[in-house]
Amino acid sequence: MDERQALASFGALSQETRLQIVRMLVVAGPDGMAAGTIAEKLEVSPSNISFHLKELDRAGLVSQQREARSIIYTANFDALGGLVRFLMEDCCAGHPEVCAPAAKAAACCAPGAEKNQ
Amino acid sequence: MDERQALASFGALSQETRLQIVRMLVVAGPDGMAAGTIAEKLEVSPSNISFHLKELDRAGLVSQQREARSIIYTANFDALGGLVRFLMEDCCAGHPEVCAPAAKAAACCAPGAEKNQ
DNA sequence: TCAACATTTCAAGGATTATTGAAATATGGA
DNA sequence: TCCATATTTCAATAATCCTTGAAATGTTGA
Repeated sequence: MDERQALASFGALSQETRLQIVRMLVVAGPDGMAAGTIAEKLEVSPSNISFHLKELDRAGLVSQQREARSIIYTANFDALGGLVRFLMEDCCAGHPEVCAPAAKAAACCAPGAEKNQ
Repeated sequence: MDERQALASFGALSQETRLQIVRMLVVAGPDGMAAGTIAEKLEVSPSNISFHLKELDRAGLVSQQREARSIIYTANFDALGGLVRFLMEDCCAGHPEVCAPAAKAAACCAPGAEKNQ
């Protein structure tokens, strides 16, 4: 993840509908959701949801795949992980003691973690 | 961190100058940097850096404090940690297996970690 | 008090981004 | 083939955000 990608990702996540789409797709997991289903749940018009999905796609945060008449969108977990890492890498290098709490918060679902924080 | 705050944070980080400011302040650590120093390093005009610092402040990502003639800005590590956590909390609840790699990446400076990834 | 410094505020303009509805594309079934 | 479904594309408008330079604010030392 370079600065360019991070900027695109942050920009994509800075819009309410798009942030809700991403969170919904994260919860949906690898099965993803059809564009129409997303539009219905968020009560947004088809053309508007399409606009935002395209934006998320350009940022690399979602992937798409046609399945019969529907187009299924899934969250790109690698990209989200890369973004988290990007947010933290400078403080790793410079002041680990000061960002350790942030890292701990992020570790809530790391291998071995028992509880959500 | 609620959705409203997350949107403001992502919006704040989605602009090149502001992202660079935050990364610079993270590296600078608790000592922070004066507005003028930031402007100089990033080769941005005083009024422009002021505009972006205000935006970061509104999003809660930086704090400010006057010191003699200068105003010292510091990164708000709690807010950054909160943002990381916000990004991950849904996948903790739903699909931990799928976002574990992201959590692992974020753990690079957690207590006990030896190396930057 | 005055001058220099550090930063912010303000208004104007330019640039980017979001929303809308209508038309286009692609798919599957009768 | 024809129709209904699912989604995207397009053009126009509206809304938001960024940049600029000039003027204002607050601070320090002579």
